[in-house]
Amino acid sequence: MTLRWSLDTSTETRPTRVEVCRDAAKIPGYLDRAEVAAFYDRGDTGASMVTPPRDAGRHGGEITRGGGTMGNAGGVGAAKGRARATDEAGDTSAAQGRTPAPGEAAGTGAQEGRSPTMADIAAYLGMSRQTVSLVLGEAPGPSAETRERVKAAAERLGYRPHLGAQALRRARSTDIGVVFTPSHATEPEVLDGVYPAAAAHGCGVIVSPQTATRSTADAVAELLGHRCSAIVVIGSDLRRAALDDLARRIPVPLAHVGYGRRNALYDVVRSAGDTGIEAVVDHLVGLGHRHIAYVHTPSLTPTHVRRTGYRRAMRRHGLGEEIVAEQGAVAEEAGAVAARGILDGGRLPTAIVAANDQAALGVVETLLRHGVRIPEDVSVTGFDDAPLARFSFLDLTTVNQDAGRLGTAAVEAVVRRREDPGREPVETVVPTTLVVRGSTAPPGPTAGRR
Amino acid sequence: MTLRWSLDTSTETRPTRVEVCRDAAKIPGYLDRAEVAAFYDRGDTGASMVTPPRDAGRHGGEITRGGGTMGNAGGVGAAKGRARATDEAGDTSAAQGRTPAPGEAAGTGAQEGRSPTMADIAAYLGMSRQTVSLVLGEAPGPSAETRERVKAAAERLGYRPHLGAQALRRARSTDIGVVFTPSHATEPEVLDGVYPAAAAHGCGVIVSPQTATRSTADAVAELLGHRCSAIVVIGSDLRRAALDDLARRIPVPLAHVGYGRRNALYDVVRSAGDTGIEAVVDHLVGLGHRHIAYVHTPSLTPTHVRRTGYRRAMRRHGLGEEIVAEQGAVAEEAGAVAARGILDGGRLPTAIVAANDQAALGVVETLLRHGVRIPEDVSVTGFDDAPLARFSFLDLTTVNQDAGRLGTAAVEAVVRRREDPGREPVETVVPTTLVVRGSTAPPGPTAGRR
DNA sequence: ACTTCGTGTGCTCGTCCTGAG
DNA sequence: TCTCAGGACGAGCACACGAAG
Repeated sequence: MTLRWSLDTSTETRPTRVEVCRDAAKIPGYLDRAEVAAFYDRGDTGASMVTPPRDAGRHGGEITRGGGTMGNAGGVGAAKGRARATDEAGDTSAAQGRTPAPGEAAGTGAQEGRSPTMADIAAYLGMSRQTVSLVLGEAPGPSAETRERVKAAAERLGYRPHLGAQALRRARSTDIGVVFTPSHATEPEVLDGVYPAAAAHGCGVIVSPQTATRSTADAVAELLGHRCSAIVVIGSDLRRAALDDLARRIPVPLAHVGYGRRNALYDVVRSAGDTGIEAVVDHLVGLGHRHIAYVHTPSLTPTHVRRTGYRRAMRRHGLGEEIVAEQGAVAEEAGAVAARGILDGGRLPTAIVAANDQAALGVVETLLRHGVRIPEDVSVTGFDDAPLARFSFLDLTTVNQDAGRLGTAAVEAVVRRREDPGREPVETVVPTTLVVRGSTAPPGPTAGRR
Repeated sequence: MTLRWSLDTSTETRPTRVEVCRDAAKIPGYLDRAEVAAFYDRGDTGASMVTPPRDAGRHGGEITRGGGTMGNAGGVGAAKGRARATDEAGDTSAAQGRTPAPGEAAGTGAQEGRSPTMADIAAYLGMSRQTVSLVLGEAPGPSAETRERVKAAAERLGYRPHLGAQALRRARSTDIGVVFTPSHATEPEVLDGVYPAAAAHGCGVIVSPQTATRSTADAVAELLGHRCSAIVVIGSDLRRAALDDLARRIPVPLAHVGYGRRNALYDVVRSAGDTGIEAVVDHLVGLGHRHIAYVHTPSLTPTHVRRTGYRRAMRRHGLGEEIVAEQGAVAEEAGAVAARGILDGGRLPTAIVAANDQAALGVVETLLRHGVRIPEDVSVTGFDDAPLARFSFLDLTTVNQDAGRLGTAAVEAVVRRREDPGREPVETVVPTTLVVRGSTAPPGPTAGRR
């Protein structure tokens, strides 16, 4: 009957619109330093609470939009505010004249704050819980008509299976836990591969981010708390020894996406970085390049296998290697430093192969600032086919990793091992594709000169 | 007694190391086209399975490392492999001489495939489940000695609370659900703020990514399945109307981080983008700039409020506005297009304020390619203080968003509303900081010329 | 009396809460 | 002041039941 989450505005509190700029207290119309301090009750620590003061509204009126569905006892008008016609609208104006009609989730029997359960559906339809369970679990048994009725009722009542209860009842939930580092470029696309693959096996997915303040171990611990039946680690900052330890300690199969070698503890899924870079070198040699330098980023583990590809290809073509290795966790910076080193080193190569797109960006930027034209003077390539490689101003020849397939392969690997625990972990190498764009060209007449 | 996840290598399957490059079949030593096809049983579709063939090992030996802890019946030697001394080692060598001693999780009473429960701990110690529950729940009652014993036993047995069971037992789990888009620059840092804030309230966090194949609605549905007590949406591609709908439909408080205005349906947490940009303009004016252009990216909703800041500041300084708006979801590209427009437009401004760091990158790159020096000829600024702003080759003056505090504030907002459902949603504006770097300088003698 | 189909009963998963000893 | 017995949360599984063929 009523929305379960009540929002009636009977209280008097009308939180105020507050705007603060930390270091611009002199801007007229804004809070001064003392008010800023009061605004943040516990000072400047990250985890502190941000409490709006009772009434600091000195600029602009409050913007109050109607609560919609329910009584709205306090009489706060639906469109009282909108004092400032600022320009951040941009939204479709479809919802403007919207009537305050409730959503379709009109309650029909569900109790107050509780989500409806299978028992609620059963009671609503006058049948048993088990029949409902069979229908929603897609199990054979119930008649077509019963199925229809149950599904309609579930929809109508806004039923959602309680994932916690499911995990509890099934000895171990079928879910697959995924640890990933949200700041890395290719990992979101890997996730895109994980979800459909898991769904194809009837598994759910629980994601646990590894961030600056949350180690991989923390993330895995949480996943185990959800009783995941398998764990996929994407990327991660762990070194081999730590990953081995982790795999040994946890009671479910583990797969690692990104790098690593075949081993007895966990599955490994990675791109064919070596052959990818080989294809790059072949491409450059085909254009006529002979002096090809490689920018290596040793701190990024997945790039080691790429260097192998560079070496192999150069040897195969009978060309001399020139590897510039730059430490530093940030690839762009490493690329920039490497490029400066190359510029200082006298004779310029006609092509520079970077271990990834980020490093290539650093290389390109640095060369540009020194008046080197790309690709007329120097061809530059990357690896990853990250979004930035596609920008018109970079237009980077690079190697596309099939990120989605990395995710899929990882799921396949752990599911196989979950179903057959005796099975040995495998290494899956996913092929890559050379993507030729505008940053490579045959060496021009001025190429290699300074 | 034994590891729960058995890994004895008694089978004969020795999966093979396989390397494939999709479009480089001519590289000697690698699989040819036909083999590639066989390698991928279901062709080239993204979700297909990757199955290693039984024996394709024609190059390099298998790398087999000992399984460690358990019997290793098949007699596969611990260091038999390592055929190719490739160079991707890089790991700490600490684990090399590791003895195969089992991890500390030696079973003491836990059954086969099951994780230990409170009842297991109780049985192990000869006490009741409830006492264990009280200790692990940090509830008053049990004596110090009992606490000690229980905690030691929990540690020893490798106990982890069953999050699903907790969620089931507590009417509604205390967890906070977070929807986020892993590809966006600032969102990982927002997550860093969410975790400690939730922990401070004794809440867990469940994360649900919104990706190319998974809508915000999907992500929220999953979180509701976990019976989260509140939901925080970071960024998201939803327009205002869709967000309103979402907030109306779900039975728990919702907060949105990124943009939006105060409203009756959900909490809004955003940076003070307007005052942030005002500080940028003040900084530039202080350096002596008078002709300051603004690059606007209308498709990115959070930037609208920033444009307001630009306008306000320019008006305050009595300067004329010059706004270049570029559609296009990719900010870098929009920046590049805007810069080309500015270059074509005749007189160059002495400073360009971009709506975000990505757009600034596009501006800088494009200017550089046209021989414009930064900051000598044109100063450029961004917004976000993304990692790229710190690169030596960009060294971008920008505005730092306190991403962690955005996350914290969102948690505070929904927790407040969860505990007091009658409360009205608030808008929290988190202050920003101007970060001056090398991309801004007083206008030089050649500034503004072409 | 035998399947086959559709449905209902009872118990269990791990945790936490009420109340009693 | 400390400890514990019993039960519930939501879903799923094994099984038993009644009605058709």
